[in-house]
Amino acid sequence: MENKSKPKYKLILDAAVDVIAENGYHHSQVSKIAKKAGVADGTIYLYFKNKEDILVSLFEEKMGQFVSRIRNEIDQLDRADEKLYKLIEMHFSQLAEDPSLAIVTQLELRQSNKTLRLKINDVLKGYLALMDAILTEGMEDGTFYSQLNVQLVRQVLFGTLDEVVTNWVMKDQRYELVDQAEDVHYLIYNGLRDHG
Amino acid sequence: MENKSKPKYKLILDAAVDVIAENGYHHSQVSKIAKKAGVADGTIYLYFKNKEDILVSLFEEKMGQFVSRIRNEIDQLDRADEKLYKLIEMHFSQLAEDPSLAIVTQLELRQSNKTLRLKINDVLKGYLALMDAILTEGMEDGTFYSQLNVQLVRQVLFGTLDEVVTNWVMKDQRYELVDQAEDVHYLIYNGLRDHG
Amino acid sequence: MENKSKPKYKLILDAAVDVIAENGYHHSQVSKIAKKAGVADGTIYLYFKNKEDILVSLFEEKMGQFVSRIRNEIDQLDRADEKLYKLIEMHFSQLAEDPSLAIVTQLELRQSNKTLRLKINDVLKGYLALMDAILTEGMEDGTFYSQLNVQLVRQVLFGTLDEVVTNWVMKDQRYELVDQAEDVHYLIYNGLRDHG
Amino acid sequence: MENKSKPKYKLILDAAVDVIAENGYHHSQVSKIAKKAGVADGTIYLYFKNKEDILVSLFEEKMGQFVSRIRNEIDQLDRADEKLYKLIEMHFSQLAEDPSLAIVTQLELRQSNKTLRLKINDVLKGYLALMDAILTEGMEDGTFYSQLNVQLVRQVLFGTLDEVVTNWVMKDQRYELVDQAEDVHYLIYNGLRDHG
DNA sequence: CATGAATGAGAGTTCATTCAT
DNA sequence: TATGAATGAACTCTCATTCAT
Repeated sequence: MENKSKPKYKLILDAAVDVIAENGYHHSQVSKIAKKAGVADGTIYLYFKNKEDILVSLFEEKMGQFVSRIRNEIDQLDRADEKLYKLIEMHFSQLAEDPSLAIVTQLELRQSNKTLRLKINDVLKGYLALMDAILTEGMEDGTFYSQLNVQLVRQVLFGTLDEVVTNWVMKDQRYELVDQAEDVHYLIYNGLRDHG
Repeated sequence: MENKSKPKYKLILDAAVDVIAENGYHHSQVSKIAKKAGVADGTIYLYFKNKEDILVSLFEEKMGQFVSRIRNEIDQLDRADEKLYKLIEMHFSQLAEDPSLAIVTQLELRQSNKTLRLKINDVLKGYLALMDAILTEGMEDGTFYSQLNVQLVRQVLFGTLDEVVTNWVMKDQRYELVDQAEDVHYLIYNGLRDHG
Repeated sequence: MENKSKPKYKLILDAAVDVIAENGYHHSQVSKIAKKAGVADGTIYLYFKNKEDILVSLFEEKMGQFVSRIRNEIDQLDRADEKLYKLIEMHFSQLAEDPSLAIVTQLELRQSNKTLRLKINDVLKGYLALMDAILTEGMEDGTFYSQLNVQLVRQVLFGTLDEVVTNWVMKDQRYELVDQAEDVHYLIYNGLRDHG
Repeated sequence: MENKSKPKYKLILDAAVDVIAENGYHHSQVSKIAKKAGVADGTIYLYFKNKEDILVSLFEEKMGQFVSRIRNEIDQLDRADEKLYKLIEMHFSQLAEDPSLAIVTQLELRQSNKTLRLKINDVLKGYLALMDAILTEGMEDGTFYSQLNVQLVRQVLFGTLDEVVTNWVMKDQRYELVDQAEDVHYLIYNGLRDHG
């Protein structure tokens, strides 16, 4: 479990993403990941407690980068609606740039059991907190409606992003995901109503 | 051995929902479902091709009712925004009334393999078409913005509903799901913007 | 088990030969035989004790006819070597005329367990006794060598006939089985030695 | 847990012969073979693709030895009739020395399905070719009748050997199988006719 | 006699994890 | 650290037979 900084640790995680994206969650045996990573089966267990730990670590690692990149960009913006747009755009662009990761997060990792999904939700909390911060900021400075139910809005936002990405993955990534960012932002921000 | 009056087909499907909700998808052996239904293991195979067929049938049966109930109510309404509200409200109320089904659809059935998920998506198409119809109607009569990207709005809507219900299930159904309907409808319809 | 003379009894046996010849022993379920015979599964058990009993009865019935036809022809002949020839020729011709039966006796019925094969051997005893009779007669009248080991010769004879027919079945009956009778008789009677 | 020196591959094959001879083909579960071999069930699958592969390998291994031993002895003889005698004698002696193997080859392996039987036939081809060679040689040097139908004679020979061994196995090996060699050779070579 | 819905025992195979080297 | 051979628990589906009608 220690030495997570050493190269083999990364090697195994990267192999895991590739193997799962290629073969699907249920056909991604530990031995397959070990082979892809170029290590022995037993070696896996020097770096990870068990198979589930590979997946959780994978998600932590990738999601950590995912969120911190978004946070960095957002910190340089002033207005809440711009921050919201940036979050949407980067959510899409980052997954579009790493299709294997997209397949793993949107499809394959959902086939895991309840325990694993709870741990994944823990990892997501940082992302959800970032959303909450943007919303609260916008409510305070008048960009957003001041009476919003933040928890609920965050569910609308996350549910939407998740569904849009999943659709794109299920449609075999045949269109430009990032092209959806503008429309999604418009919808979330303005709703369905005809403001004409 | 109870319920001798019910046809075995229904008996088995109901048992399947209960068993999966209680034990999780991966711990729901056919023998467990048979026992709960009060039939022999082999009897299952007189009514279903295999284990997956139980799940697909379950989803078809329950989702079929789910959608047709919503459609019936909506047909009696005139305005698109009312129809949208009714859809949201009934989406929530029907799952709130059948917590076992909610657990199965929101959590357990997602652990299945790609084949099964594709079949589930087929079943969902009827529901998505209903959403599209409401949106198109609203765009035509001026209730909704006439330039909406219907496919995308539907993803926002479905993604939102799905995420809100999943949150409620993951939080062990500790609050009234239907109470969210109004806020969700407001958000979808008006967006985040302060219209004040 | 009684009423073996009634038509349904025969109906089921004929169905069994067809089903086994067509599907192979291990894919010939009782229900398949029942369907082919045009009766309900349960009806089978009014005429036969169990599945094995169908097979034994089938073999008794068909083999009984097989042997008695040979015996009838042989009784009209005088010399032992002529009788031997007739037996060989009729062994071949009868199986050649009923290819389904040939498949069943040469290939499929051998996949059965030891118990069944012992019962089949019982049925064969009448045929072996007929062979013994021909051999003994020939030894006494000087047609055959008088010091023959009858039991062993019978094994040579039966083993040969069996192997020749099996070969013909395995080669998909692509040649005239009866054409082999003369050569087989010559070999058995004269051996390999060059008598020139 | 014994026999730690023997390679596991051989250990499993030997165990398979014993288990099948003792319990019959259809009652020889993989777990029974594993237990007898002193390995875990899963270990079987490190050395064999599946259960059928155990049987095919078993037959290949044992039959390969069987034939090559005969070939070695025959190569040291000159006359075709001596070679024929040696083949008969060794066919009997080798099976007599390994009664378990005799039971497996004569009775149990015949209960297998068509696929397996075809593979077994492939293995037998080498043996049949050896017979053909002896016959052809004898026909050329005048030991055997020069007009023999080789294919047919080989069927007489193999059918006879097979039947004689099967009889011996079915009679629970109560007599000396090798004692039959001389009479069998005499019959095949000289036929039934009284040459007196 | 005839039906056919219901029964339930039984077995091959995979794969996460261990541990002696 | 690293290896990889060995482990063994776990589960779906078939089909001969029964028996209430």
